[in-house]
Amino acid sequence: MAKREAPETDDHGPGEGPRRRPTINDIARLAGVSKKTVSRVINASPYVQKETRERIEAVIAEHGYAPDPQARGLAFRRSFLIGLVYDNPNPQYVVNMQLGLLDGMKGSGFELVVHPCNRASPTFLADLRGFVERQKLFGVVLTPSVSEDERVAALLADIGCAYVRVASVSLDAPQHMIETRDRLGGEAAARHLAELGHRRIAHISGPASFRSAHERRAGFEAGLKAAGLALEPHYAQEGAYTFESGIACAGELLKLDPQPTAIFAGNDEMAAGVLQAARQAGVAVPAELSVVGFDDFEIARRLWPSLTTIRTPTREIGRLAVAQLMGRADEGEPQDRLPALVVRESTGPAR
Amino acid sequence: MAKREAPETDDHGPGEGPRRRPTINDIARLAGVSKKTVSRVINASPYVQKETRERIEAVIAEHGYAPDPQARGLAFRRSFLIGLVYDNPNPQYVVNMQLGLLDGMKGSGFELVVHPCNRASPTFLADLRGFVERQKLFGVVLTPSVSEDERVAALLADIGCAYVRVASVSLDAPQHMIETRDRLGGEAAARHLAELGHRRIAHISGPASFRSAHERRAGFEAGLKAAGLALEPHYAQEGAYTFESGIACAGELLKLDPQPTAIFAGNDEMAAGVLQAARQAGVAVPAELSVVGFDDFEIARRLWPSLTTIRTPTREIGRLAVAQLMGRADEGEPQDRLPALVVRESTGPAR
DNA sequence: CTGAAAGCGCTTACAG
DNA sequence: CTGAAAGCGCTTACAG
Repeated sequence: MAKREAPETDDHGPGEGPRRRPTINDIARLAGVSKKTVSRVINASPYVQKETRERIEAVIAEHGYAPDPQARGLAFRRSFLIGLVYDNPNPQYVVNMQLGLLDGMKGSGFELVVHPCNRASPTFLADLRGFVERQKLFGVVLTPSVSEDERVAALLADIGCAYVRVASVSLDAPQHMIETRDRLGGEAAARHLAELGHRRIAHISGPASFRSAHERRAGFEAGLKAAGLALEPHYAQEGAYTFESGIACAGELLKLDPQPTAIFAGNDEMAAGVLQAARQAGVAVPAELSVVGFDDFEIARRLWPSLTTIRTPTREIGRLAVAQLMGRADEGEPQDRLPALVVRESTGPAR
Repeated sequence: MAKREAPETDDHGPGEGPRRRPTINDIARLAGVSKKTVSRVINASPYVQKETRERIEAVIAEHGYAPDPQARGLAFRRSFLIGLVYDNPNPQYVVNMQLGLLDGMKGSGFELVVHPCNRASPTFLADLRGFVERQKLFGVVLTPSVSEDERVAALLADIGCAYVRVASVSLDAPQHMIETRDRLGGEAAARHLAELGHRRIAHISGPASFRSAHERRAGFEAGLKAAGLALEPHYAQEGAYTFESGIACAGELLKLDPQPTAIFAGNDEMAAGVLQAARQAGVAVPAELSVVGFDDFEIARRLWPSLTTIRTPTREIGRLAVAQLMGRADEGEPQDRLPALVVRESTGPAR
């Protein structure tokens, strides 16, 4: 009892209104098989005869059939949506991460649903749970600092939602982790400043509540040590990863006697603050003070002098994170996913 | 034939694994009604007796029931997803717009799916159509410059997908438009510079292919005219809304004799380029040259001197756009959605 | 104002 | 290797 005709060919012009898209039943009828067999082809089941498969694939291609993700999701009890759960306020980071995730999802039929969150909210965990359960998300990608929250990982494991945590260091089983290895970036910053002949080197770290702050500092100290140097306690300040905290911390450092000749800031925002503080104190960059940031966000090229910094391949990391979430093999060049030094105008030889 | 028990209460601890969420059948049974009546309550149908409604609502609240958006979408032939289709490369704009859209969707059960696009791609329209049709999107929000593309509006109208276009000026029927009224921002910039006593005032516009470039310039010219001034042709440059084009155009303007004493750049990126060019040419800002931008992105406060600019309430605009898409009344204060002058350090009295 | 039947477009579980 | 039946959790169309 076919109540419906085969769909028309795809040549209707604009203005004819929406035409019904073909369904699995249409394809089954046109290919002369049951819809279960079409379903097997869609889901790449090995139990389909080669000729049958090819016939069905031809019909699918001819009619531009694409399975309805909602119907599939309802039957699968799982949607084809991937959630990005984040609380990093930097727009550049967020957008780069989104682009990377979309790169990795391209052509897969999955879509990206964004979910900024606030860990300080009393309803944070309940909201997140509602979001994931209601949408029956295929999986979730978490970025710092929410990726560092063990309650979130426990919640997702509890409700059986796949997840990948992007963090500066391993916090979970390998299949749940993408490590950005920020420590290497800190080392590179130290090596660069040491090679320029600096000896009085200061550091403004991010807040202690962020793993990346520890990692960047630990890498920096390791790099200094390898060069026979050390981070003196009075040259170490703890900031908040914000522009304002960069100004304040740099202000303190520039009051010291002797002044440091170089400052490594834990991110570009704070490095921008260091440049500001140096200007206010009448300290020339890079002639009297070298400055290194971390992130290589767009602002690094807009500042004056332009900022020497550590590039973090956020988009590439995003691509890898979804690939891992969808169970695909690790692609790409290993070195493309590591932090790397970018030398610009804010660093120079020590006087 | 109830194969399933009523769901347990919501007090299971972590580690017990996922518990089945209640369905419409559970609620119907517990409330002693048919599932159709529960459906009526969910969909706010008026044809439910007050007492029945209250009893059902109590059961829903008690069990934390939330209808499955996939099942609902399948039956409705429409999902509960809203797409953001954009090609503006500025991360700050994108993130602010996303936050605004999410503000407007909060508590509605809708989710935001992001879809960056490239109008230059040969498969652009086909990709967009596939995205919208496959996901059966509830609606789409378009931002500049893709919002200015009539082919996109025609496509969405053709396939019956609701859409709202965010643009600097009206391009479509009122229900499809959110106007950002950039012209008012241009006027404010002109008024500010005129009040500071500037007479030789230059403008670097965005590319002619963007409506906002025309609107900002037209507003600027109108503002100058109101002050008895005019934009001389040799003081008008066309940039590309990029940092590099700002440097290049400002370089040309600073070669002129007499030099302009003020430059209004069509966006903050180009204004950052103007500051850079002024530095290279040894022109002091604001002592010898006043600079005004447009957007008030984060960079405006990081530049030195910090940038006088026009704030565009992108997040608020996003909130209004979804409200309109979902058919809600226009909320919020009217003035909160208009561009407004923000005075910082890059402008001063004409010498 | 309320409900039983059929259906949205897929997949699972079972049978052959 | 293939298919008929039942089901995922909702809504529409029809009856009363």
